Amino acid sequence: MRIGELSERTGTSRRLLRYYEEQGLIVADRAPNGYRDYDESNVDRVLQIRGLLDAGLPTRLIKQILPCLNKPRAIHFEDATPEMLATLERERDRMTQRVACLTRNRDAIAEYLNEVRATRARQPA
DNA sequence: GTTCTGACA
DNA sequence: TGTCAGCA
Repeated sequence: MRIGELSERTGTSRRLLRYYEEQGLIVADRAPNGYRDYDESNVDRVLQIRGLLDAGLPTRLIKQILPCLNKPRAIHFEDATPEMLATLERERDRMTQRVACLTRNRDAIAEYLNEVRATRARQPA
């Protein structure tokens, strides 16, 4: 598929897809006319990338761990350098903090919503 | 009409 | 990231 279709199917702008490729996050074949040619696997891959990006991971790191997160893990044990493991541990902790923060905010909003509804139930407009 | 690269904000 | 230019 061409970039337009991948863009629609992943909800990612064409600009960003080209950027991801530039950063080595995804690979694309080239059609005779120079157009990028993507295969199905890229749909999932892009979605995976977006998820990690949303989680706050830098593209730099995503490039390193993407292959470890997908295919059979055991095969990538050699890639697990002490530095990378340390980096991943830091990222894991950051994610934990974000989860806690999101949970607090979600609960605060939920509580507000409940109070508003309860009040309206007692005092109908 | 769609995509490409490079560049600027 | 969006957008614009100038091509193919």
